Amino acid sequence: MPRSFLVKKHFNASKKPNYSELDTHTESGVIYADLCTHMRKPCDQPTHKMEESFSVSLKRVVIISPYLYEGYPVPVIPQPEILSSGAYSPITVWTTAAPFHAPLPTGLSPLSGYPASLGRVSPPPPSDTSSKDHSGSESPISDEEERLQSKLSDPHAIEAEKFQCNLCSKTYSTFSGLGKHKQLHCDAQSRKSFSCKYCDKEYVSLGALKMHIRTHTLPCVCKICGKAFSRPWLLQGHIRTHTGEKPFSCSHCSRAFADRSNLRAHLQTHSDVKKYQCKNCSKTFSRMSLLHKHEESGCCAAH
DNA sequence: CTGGGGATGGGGCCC
DNA sequence: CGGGCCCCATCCCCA
Repeated sequence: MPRSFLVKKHFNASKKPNYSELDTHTESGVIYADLCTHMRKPCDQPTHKMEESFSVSLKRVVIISPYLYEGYPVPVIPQPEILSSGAYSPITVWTTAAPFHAPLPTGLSPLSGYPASLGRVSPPPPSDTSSKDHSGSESPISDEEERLQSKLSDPHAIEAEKFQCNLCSKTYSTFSGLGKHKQLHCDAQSRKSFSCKYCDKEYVSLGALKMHIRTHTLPCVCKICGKAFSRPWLLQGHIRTHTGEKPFSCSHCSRAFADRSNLRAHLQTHSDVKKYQCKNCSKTFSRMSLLHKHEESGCCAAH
């Protein structure tokens, strides 16, 4: 399975946004306002769609932005400090998507009210800030100690232990005991993830999340046209479209390409055996997209 | 309609 | 941990 498919595909990639809808915005201020509004609120639309929205906005900014006329860098994406502190909050990362599996008592929301910075573990709920620092993955207290503490602090704890962890089956006499156990152990270990604030994607490492966030912030800006990219090498490839540099040459013909992937696709045209074959008619194609077109055109309609 | 080039996005891997 | 690179995928456009 292609690696990039592990996270993508929450949307219909075949559809592009209707650019004409944006034509009503003719002033850069309007565009910036739209962009800022979009960035301020948690994104509830597919990532790709949003990126395209940025791209469209950017293209329009490039044309009309006074920053370009003055020779200044284009402020493609508003930075947090530009936005009002009340409206913008930094990317929230938490290591457990939902620290409790069991329903929480009213008002006990371990995450609400705790905007965490990147890579930080969300602090425990107020009721859990007693004596020990529990921020690490390793707890200084054992499960048995937890249970004992729970019993000692709860006058009814002597009764039958009726709160059971649905992950490890340990039982606790109090809800708080179970909750503490789950937050410190089971949930933290089984559900550790880093979530993007701008979209619904989750990653198992902070590095992966940071890289993904670049696709939202687009920090690499072309000095020539102002177009923004998520990574430096993407910008490099783009700059080649300005310079005409084509460092990747075909060994079979005289063609050269600015992008290695495009050279690879081109090399397929020299190959007698095409890489992508239709399962129905065995016809082969040099590209996956061509095979898909072929399938959509009706060859595989009988299946 | 098909094939191919150009441009770009994005996750994973390696250093 | 971050940057660079690899690889794959996709879309647009044109012949």
